[in-house]
Amino acid sequence: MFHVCGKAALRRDVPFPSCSHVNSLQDTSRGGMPAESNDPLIEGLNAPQKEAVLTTEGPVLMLAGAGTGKTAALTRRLANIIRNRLAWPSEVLCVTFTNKAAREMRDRVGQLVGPAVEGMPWLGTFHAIAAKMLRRHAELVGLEPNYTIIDTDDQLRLLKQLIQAEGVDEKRFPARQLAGCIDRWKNRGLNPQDLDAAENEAYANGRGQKFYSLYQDRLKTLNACDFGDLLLHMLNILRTNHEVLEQYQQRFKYVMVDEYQDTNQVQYLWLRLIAQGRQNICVVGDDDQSIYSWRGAEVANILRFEKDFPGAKVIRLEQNYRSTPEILAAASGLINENSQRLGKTLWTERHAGDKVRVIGVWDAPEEARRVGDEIERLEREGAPLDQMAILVRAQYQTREFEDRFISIGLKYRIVGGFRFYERAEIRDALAYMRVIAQPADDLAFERIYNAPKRGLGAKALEKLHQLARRQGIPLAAAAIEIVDTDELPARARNTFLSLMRDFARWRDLEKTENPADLMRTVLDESGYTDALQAERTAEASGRLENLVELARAMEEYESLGDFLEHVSLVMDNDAASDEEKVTIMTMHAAKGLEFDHVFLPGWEEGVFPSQRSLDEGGLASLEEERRLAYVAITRARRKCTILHAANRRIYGQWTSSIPSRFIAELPEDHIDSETTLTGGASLWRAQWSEHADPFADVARAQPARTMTRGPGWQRAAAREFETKPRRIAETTRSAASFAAKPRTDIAIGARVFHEKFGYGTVAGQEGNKLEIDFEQSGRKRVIDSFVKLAG
DNA sequence: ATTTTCGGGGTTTTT
DNA sequence: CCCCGAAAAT
Repeated sequence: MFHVCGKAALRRDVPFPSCSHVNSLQDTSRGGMPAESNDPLIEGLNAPQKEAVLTTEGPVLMLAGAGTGKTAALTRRLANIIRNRLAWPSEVLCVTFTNKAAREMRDRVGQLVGPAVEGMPWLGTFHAIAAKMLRRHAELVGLEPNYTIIDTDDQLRLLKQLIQAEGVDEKRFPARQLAGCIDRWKNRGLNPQDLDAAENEAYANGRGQKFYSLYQDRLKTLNACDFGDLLLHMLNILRTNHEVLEQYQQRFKYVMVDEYQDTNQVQYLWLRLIAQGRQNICVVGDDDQSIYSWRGAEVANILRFEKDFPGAKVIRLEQNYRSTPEILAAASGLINENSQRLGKTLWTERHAGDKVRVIGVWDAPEEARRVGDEIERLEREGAPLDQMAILVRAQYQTREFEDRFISIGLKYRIVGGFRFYERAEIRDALAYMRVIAQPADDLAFERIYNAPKRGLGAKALEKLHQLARRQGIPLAAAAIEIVDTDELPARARNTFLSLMRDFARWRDLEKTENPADLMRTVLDESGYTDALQAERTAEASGRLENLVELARAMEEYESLGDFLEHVSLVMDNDAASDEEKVTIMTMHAAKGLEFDHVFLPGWEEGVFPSQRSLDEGGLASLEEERRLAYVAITRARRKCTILHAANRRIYGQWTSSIPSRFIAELPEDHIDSETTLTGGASLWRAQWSEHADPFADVARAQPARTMTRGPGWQRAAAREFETKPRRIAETTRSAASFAAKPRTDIAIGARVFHEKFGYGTVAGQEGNKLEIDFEQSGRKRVIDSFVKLAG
C-alpha cells in the first residue's frame, strides 16, 4: 500500500514527494469537519476517537481510560496531520514519557504514513527532545554543545566529592538525600536562587541551596548536565530568551503529549511556553493512571489544562477494547475507592470471560511455583509465552520467579532491572569514549584512569586534583601537565604520559574512524580487553561479550556524540529477541502494555501497597498505590491472576503477612478466590497451628494475639483499616510439590550437569537448592533435581 | 596498592 | 539477606 519514498527527500521535509499516499485526503478535517467515510485513518474508530483524530486545531484534552485505544487515536491524529500536509513532520512536537512509548509511536505512525515519519526529529521523550534543543542553545546556559549527560551514578559521585570538600558528615547527610532534593527542585523548575528558606533546610541544616549551587557550578565546569538539567536549562532559556521561544513557538505547528498525567512541573512549564504560541496542543492522559508523583508528576496539570488553554475541547475515551468485562469490573471497582479522581465510566462490548482469580499461598516459593505451573498449563493449551506477564511491585520480587523459572527451564525475560549501560564494563568503555569526546569530563576520567589497573592510585589522583584545581583545568589536562613536574614518582608520571599519549592518538582517530571501530581500538590499546581476558572467569567472558555487543550497537551511529547521547537517554535493555518468553517486570514498566494473561504476585500489606507508601505520604500515597493496582489489572486482556503469600522473607526475616487491602476492595461478583492454606495438604496442618490463619484473622477484623507478627502486620493491625469479610473457597490443591527432600548424592565441589546451563561445580547447598558455578553462565541457583552428577 | 573484613543500610517505581 | 563502601591488613 505504501511506496517507499526517497528517504533523502523526506529528510529534507518534503512530506510526500511524488508518491501519493492512498486516496486524496487533503480536503478534510480542518476544524473537525467530518472526513470521508472511507478514510483509512478513521476507519474502525469510535466517535470520540474520530473526533480526536480530526480535531487538529485548537487545544484538545483527551481523557483516555486504560485500553480505550488512546495510542490509536494519537498516532492516527499525527498521521492525519502529516498526510493532509497541515504540517511537515519536523513541525510537529510529539512528546512521550518513555522510550518504549516513543518507539511505538514512531512505528505505528510509520505504518500509517510510510517513511515520512523518519523525518520526525521531534518525536521522543521529554528528556531526549530537551537534550536535542539544548545542544543548539548550550552557550546560553554556559555549556558547550558537546556537553555530557551524566547519569545518577555520576551524579552521586560528584555530590559525594562536594560533600566531602565542604567537610559535611556524609553519614548524617548522605549524598542520596542531596541528590533527591536537587532532583525535586529541578522537577519543580527551581534554580538555586529560587529556593526559599524552608527548601534550603531540606539538606544539611540549611545548606541545601549552597550545595545545589556548588553542584551546578561544578557541572558547568565539567561541561555536563544531569537528567533534570536537560529540562531545567531549556526552561530557563525559553523563559529568558524571547527569540528562542518564538522560534520554537513558530516551528511547532502542532504539539502532542502522551501520558500528560505524568508530567511534572518543569515539563509542564516547558510545554506550556512552547504551545502557548499556536495553541494547537493535544494532550492525552488518564488521572487514574498517574503513578509517578514520587518523581514530581502532578496530576493537577491535567486538571488545570482547560484553564491554561481556554476553549479546550475535552474528549473522553471510555470504550475499552482490551479487557473482558470481569477484568474491567474488578479494576473499576478498585479504583472507585479513590477519592481524588475526575471519574470515568469504562465499558466494553466484549464477551464475558473468566473472573479475576485471587490465590492465597503459603510463601513466596510456592507463589513462584504456582505461577510457573499456570504458565506451563497455558502454554500446553497453546497460549504464546509472550502474551503472559508477571507484574511485580518492586524489583526484588523478580528473583523468586527467576529462580523458579530457571529450575523448570521456562523462558523468561526481565524488563528493567540492570540496564545494559549500567554494567561496570559498559560504563568503563563509555567513560573512555567520554574522555575522548569531551576532555573536561572529569567524572569519566576518574573512572578509567586506573581501569585497567595501571598502578595509579588514590594519591596519584589526589595530586592530579590539586594541580587541576590550582590551574583551573580538567583532570585530563592536568595529567599532561603533571608529567613535567616532580609531584609524582617517575613511574606514575610515565604511566600518565603514556595514557595521555594514547588519548591524543585516539582523539585523532575519532576524526577518521567510525565510533564502533574507535571503541574496539581503545579497548584493545588501553589493555582493558587483555585485563578481562587474563581473569579467565565466566564473569569476565560475559563482560567481554557485553563489550562486543556495545561495539555492535555503536555501528549504527555516525558520530561518537550521537552515540553517547543515545546511550544516556534512549538505550534500554529490551534485547529484541524473537524467542517467545514470559515477561517479568514492574507494574510501572508495564504501563502502556497489554498481555492476554497477567499474574500479579505479592498482594500483601507492606509489599503492595508498599510499606513506604504506607509509612509516609498518607492518603495521597495510598491512592497512588491503588492507581498502580488499577494499571496492573487493566494490562490483562483475558485473564488476571492475583496472588498473595502468608509468609514472606523480608531482609532475611520471615514475616507473616496479610492480604493486601486492595484484594478486599475488588468487587466480589467478579472474583474467584482460592487458597491453598485452609484445605488439602495435611502436611501444612502442623505448621498451621503455629501460625494462626491470617485470613481468618482478617475476616474477623481483629488481631490474633498468638500470631507471630511482622512489622507490616502490626502496623496494619494498629491502623485497623476497614476490611470486608474474606471470601475463602475451600479447595483441594495437591501439595505434591512441597515435599522435595535434599539430595544426598551431591556435595560441595561436585561436578554436575544442568540441561540449560551445562557443566558446573557445586559451590553451595541449602536444602534442595544448589548454588552452582556454571562454566558458561556463571553462578546460578538451581533446584537439585534438575542437575545430574557429571562424569 | 590491592585484598580482605567489617559495618551499615537498603528496596519502590524512571529519564 | 545481600550489596556496598570505608577502614585494616598484606
